[in-house]
Amino acid sequence: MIKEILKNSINNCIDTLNLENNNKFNVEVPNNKNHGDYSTNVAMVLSKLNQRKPRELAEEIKTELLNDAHIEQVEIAGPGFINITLAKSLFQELLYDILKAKADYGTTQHGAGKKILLEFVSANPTGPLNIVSARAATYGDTLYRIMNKVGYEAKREFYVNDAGNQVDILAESLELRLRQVRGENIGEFPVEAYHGEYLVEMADELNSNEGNRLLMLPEKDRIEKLKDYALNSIHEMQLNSLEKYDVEFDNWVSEKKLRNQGVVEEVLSFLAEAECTYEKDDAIWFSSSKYGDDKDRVLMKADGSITYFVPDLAYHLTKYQRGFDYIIDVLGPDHHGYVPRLKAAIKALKYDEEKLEVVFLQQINLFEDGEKIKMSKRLGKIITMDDLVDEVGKDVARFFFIDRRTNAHLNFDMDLARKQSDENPVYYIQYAHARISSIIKKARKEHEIRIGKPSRTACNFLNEEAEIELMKKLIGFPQLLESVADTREPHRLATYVFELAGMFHKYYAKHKVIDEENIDVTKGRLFLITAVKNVLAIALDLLGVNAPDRMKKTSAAKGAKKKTPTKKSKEK
RNA sequence: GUCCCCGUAGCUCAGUUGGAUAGAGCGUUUGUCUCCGGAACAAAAGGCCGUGCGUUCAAAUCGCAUCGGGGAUACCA
Repeated sequence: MIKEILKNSINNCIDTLNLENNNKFNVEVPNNKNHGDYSTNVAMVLSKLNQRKPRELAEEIKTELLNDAHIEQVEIAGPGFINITLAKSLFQELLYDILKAKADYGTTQHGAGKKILLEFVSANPTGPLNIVSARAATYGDTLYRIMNKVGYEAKREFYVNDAGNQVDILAESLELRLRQVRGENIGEFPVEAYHGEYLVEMADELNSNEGNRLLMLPEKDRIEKLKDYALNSIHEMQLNSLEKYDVEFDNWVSEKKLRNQGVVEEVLSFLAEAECTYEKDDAIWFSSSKYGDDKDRVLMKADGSITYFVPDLAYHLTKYQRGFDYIIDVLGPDHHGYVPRLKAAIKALKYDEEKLEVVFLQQINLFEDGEKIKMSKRLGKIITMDDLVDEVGKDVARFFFIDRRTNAHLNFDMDLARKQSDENPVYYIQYAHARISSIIKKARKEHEIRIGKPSRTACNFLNEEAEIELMKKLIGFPQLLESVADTREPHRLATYVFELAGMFHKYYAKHKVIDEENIDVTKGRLFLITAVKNVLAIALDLLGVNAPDRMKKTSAAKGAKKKTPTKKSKEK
């Protein structure tokens, strides 16, 4: 917000000075405090265009800028940077605005109501959600929340591959388990079958209800029944896990239903009409290499069945038909070879392939006791999303997953996640929120200081450097959210909250909020920390993490308290 | 072979899309409590931003090359 205002006044300066302008300069917060509140490179960027020396240009712009009432000081440094120091009153004014906005702070119209479709998780309906899904759920849901906050109209969608080969295997696996439960000897459990314990439990339940009846049905009906049963139970399981994780979907799309609507035939004929299919080796191929893929792909196999690509393409066409401005797919790293053919088909069918964005989440390594935990799907030895949430809690899991860039591998340290102590960043942040609540409560109960409605004059008593720094951080929040939404990089919000919490803890250690001798300053400070609390709460909510007013005391925390003094006394 | 991602402090990672002296947390070392909750704070040590060349006023950031790590390359889904 401030950046925009400054950019405008700089543009005005350039106009009054009659200089050529290519609008390529930027305004930013310098990482060195001695360089002012904001800094711009205009003079350097425009020097060539105007055939002038950067520092000379800077001098002229400086004189113009000083006419602005909000600008207190302008300095020229280095090769031609213009460093701007703003008046404290401006920050105080903006703090007052944050207090008035309350929970709506950061809500903007930036996205202009553009429609966004986020597809994520879309795990196979053949078993419980695992930690890969947990990362995808965290990413998709957090991005969804942030995008809606800044004025986009985003929707969350889950695509269920409830048709095809794997589902047949699922039904067969369940039948084997059912026979096993009933005491039949089925021999070795097949390698390609699903080995997870959940199918045994499902078989148990099924047996006690309708086991006899089921096995008397003709094979075809029996498999269909088992399939439906398995799909429904697993869907319930997944829904349940997601609910515990505070992730909801606006829409579930079933592949089976799509197929029944005849979209498969439709897509095949569309592609044929576009003249990009051919027959070879008894199969039907899509000449995707003409549209940027490395090689051509099979649409219909020699045995007459279709490849998974066809219904998936059909599904993506429905996304286009539903009129979204951006279509975002969140996929695992093993799918990246798949995107070129999808985009190729979209291009071939004359849709705008630029609308489709794909975000890849890299793999996750779980670490325990410094060792990588090995997982094997075949042996049914996987760590599920439920295991993880039960173990470390939703707040910690979500924060750990969102904290990293998407295209980096994620090392998840179980030991650190389990620790309810100072090493765990989640508690550090939550503690900042709880601490503020506690101070406000104390001011009210023990000192009878109530701040009531936001007061502009109270903000005038905030002049300490640390206070101005905090205000600056808070003021940057809306812009951060917009940038996070546009770059699809929610991890930056996690970094932001952590930094804000840190700034607060430092401020707290240095400056006392409550001072009965000086009620004016006390009120100003109470307003400031209220604003910090507000932003922490908004940010944590966007991350799907709780913002508690009180921390639960744990043995780990109590232990930490005694640690330092005893260390010292032992030494001496 | 081809394609994609990653190489930043001992470890795990940021780095505001090209800015000034590269930052956190953990770990290590040393400190701070008659304290508004110590799950906190202060300080020290720790770096050729994998390597080389290029682009320009300016490169951890962009381009090319190269080395190292991971992944993808089905008529599986």
